[in-house]
Amino acid sequence: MTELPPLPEHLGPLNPAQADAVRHRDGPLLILAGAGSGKTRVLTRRIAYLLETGIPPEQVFAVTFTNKAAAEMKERIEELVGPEARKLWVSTFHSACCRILRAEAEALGYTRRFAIYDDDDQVRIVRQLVADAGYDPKVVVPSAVISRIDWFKNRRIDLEAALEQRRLRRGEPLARVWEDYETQLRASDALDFNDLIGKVVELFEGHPEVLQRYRDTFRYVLVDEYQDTNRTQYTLLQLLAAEHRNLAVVGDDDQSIYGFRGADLRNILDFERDFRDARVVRLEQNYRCSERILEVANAVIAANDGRIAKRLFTETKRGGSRVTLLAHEDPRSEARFVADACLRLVDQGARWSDIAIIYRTNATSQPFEAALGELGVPHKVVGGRPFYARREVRDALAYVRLVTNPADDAAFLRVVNVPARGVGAATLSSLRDAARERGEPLMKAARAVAAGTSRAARAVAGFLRLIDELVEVAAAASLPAFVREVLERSGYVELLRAEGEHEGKGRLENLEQLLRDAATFVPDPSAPDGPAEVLAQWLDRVALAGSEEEAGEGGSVALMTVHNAKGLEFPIVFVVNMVDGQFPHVRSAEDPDGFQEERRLAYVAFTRAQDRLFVSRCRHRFSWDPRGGGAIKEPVARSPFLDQVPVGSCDGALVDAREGPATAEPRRRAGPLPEGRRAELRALLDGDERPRRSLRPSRRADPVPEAPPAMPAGTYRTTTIEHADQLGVGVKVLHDRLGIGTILKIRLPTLVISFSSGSRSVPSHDPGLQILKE
DNA sequence: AGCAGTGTTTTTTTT
DNA sequence: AAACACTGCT
Repeated sequence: MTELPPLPEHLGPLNPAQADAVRHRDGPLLILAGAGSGKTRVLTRRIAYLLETGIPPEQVFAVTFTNKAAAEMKERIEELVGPEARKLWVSTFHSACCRILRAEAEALGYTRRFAIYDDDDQVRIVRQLVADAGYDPKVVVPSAVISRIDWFKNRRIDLEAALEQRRLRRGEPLARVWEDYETQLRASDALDFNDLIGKVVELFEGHPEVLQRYRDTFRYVLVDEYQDTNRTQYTLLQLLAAEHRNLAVVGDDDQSIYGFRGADLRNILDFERDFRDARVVRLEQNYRCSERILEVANAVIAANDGRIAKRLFTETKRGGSRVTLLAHEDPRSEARFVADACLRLVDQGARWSDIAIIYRTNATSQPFEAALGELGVPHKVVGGRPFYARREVRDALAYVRLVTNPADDAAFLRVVNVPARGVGAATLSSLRDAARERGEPLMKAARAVAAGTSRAARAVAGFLRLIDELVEVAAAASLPAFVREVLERSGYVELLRAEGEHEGKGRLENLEQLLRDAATFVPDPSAPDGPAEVLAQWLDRVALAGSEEEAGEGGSVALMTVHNAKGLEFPIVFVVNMVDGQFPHVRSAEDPDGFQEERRLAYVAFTRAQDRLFVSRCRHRFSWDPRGGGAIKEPVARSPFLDQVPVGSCDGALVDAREGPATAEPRRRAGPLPEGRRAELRALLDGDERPRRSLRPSRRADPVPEAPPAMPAGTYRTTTIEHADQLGVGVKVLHDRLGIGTILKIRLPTLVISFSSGSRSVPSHDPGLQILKE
């Protein structure tokens, strides 16, 4: 832990810059805080100091970007000032806005029970609208439509404005679909994520008396990660702060990594122009990273232009061990190496929770999870939103949503026929027509249809009865009891039980977790009581945050994306899969802004490390041969960022990741980590600093490994099947339900196998599967 | 009409 | 791994 010594008082050992930032009271303040410069410390002290000087906690409005950061900040302030801290507004932009809208929704023509549509709901809605409008979804791609709509909303451009500014032509498919989308949301009493912010801006602009109320309430506004604000959020802040001007923002232009969400660097770059009298404080002393790590991170970010001049330095962590650059044959050997290294590091006294594995894209976690699991390394994939995004969880939640808000069409469409109850495509489409004609929610249209006697009408009636029952349960039962009833009465649990062991089991477990989550949910004590209220709050939490039990650190290695790692620090960090196309990602490579953002991502990733940093890449990746030849290995080039790393700060003892030409060259084949390299690894991690012969990277130092030993005859449990080496098209397998079959295709983790009963796709880790070899 | 089963395609990052 | 489109069966 690189903590400053504990403070006797609020203004204890802060460096002069930090103290300035804390002590500044009224008027605009810009804090430029480099990575690890004690930003959170300054923010929390500053709030504590404000309270100390007599500002009532209700008047302080602090916004962050993640729930984790908000929770941490609250906790740390509470440590400083005690339970008073609970009266502060410390939350994310989205939950703060959600809270405001729940109170003020009527002024905008929504009810207080408005639904929140996440991206999945958005895409479903748009897909329908595209089809209704008669466009080809391959041409007018729903997800692209959403991302363009979001693009506009992030920049505070609504449909009207977009048309006016000629950014959109009237009659263009996007314009048409966007309009339908807004109509649909309005009719469904629903807001999307961006609306949460945008509608508050609209509220403030259109209702001066409401704005005045909030200005009077929030006399001190603090914003964390200001470099990640978009134009809409910026406007919101300007509106709130225009009168009292007590706006304090903290940020680092080098850590702006949310461009895809509309983060606009101008917000921070122009702060001094927006507020001529702004006080500017620079926090450039880093207390987190060792000097060597800092050198590497600084070298990478130095290539960006248009930065606010600043250079991070350290006095407390001079020197440190060299940053280790590694090259591996393929993702599996990379993962194996990292897992091995974790074991070794823990042998040397590190705790599991000291270690983090950081990558650019979620998909990268997979081989690492497998390798860590194999070696028995406790690990946890942090973030993403694996849990609430599960289909079964979303289905269950859709029932809950529909009970809370009968106008929620997205929820209706999700569950009318899940489990199947006889409401098919044809019935549904007539329902939608009826609803659209009358501008009513689907539930209403369904009521009309249900009066009939046809088979379809009876099916719809059955569904309505179910929802009505659930509405009654909701009014009386506790939250967990209600959720349980939802699962039981909907027949969902039964459906999963029938689905068979493998599929259904994990899903059932997820639903149990959902129940546990409902059971442990603590409603806001300051909000009104009652089942409906608790239910609504729970839905907000679920929509805006992840599962809370995620935080249960315990003792495990953390795996996460760079975005999820922001704001965190670890003694030991592996930044993995530093391969061209992944990191920097291909999708950003084309435009210069995107590329610079990738560089900032690398900067963020590196600066998470306190004491040891490993950066690794591989030379090949697995991919799928489109001609059906099975899984193939493909050469990949190293990340260009590796070339900016200063040699003096690095240890290339294994095989330097910068070795070889930047464009990929074809290589032969994979194999286990050779014993020679294993020995090197051991020496390296055991802290043997003697120069080694192999220090100089050489192509010969990395010999072509031998082929993996041939599989002896016999049968194998499928834990072994995860290794593609042992699979091949044509290999015979035995499945305990489906019998003997032949592998047709390998698309890990899925196998397509031809059985006598026809071909099926089977997960490669299906425990009922064995390889037959003669 | 409804539905199960199969085959095809696809993801950068998150509130 | 999951969402869709397509097919053929009931």
